[in-house]
Amino acid sequence: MAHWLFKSEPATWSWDQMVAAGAEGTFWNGVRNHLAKQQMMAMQLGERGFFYHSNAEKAIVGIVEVIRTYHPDHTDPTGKFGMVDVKAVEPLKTPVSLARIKADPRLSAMILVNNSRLSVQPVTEAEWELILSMAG
DNA sequence: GCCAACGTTGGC
DNA sequence: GCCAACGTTGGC
Repeated sequence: MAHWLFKSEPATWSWDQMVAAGAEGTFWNGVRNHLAKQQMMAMQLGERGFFYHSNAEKAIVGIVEVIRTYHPDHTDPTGKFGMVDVKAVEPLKTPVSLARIKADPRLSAMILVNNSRLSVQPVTEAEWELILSMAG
């Protein structure tokens, strides 16, 4: 099973809103980047990803699960982009900040560190396990 | 099809 | 609020 990272500005869509959406989850719309689109197209039902707050907070705060695979994004007027649906699984006991990720040489290859602008990213198994352990 | 100009994102 | 990085647009 592959792992992922979803980035969101808390002002636009926060972890609290994600939790409030419950088991129904929500669609992850608004992605307008082909690389991010490719990640979403590769996602399988039941795969999990980190939920990252960008800007003010800059930390991984929770875990989400893919509950619907790639389908068209109705908010995209060009029809070129799609989205997946995700639901909140659980918060991290301790959010893992970007500063901690950057400070760990084992995480230096993370896309979050090297291409901070990509909004949907793959996460390797090793990175996934390491961040989970950092979160307690 | 190339590349310069521009807009957007996101860390600091 | 600034600026670097990156993607996209549009002229040629």
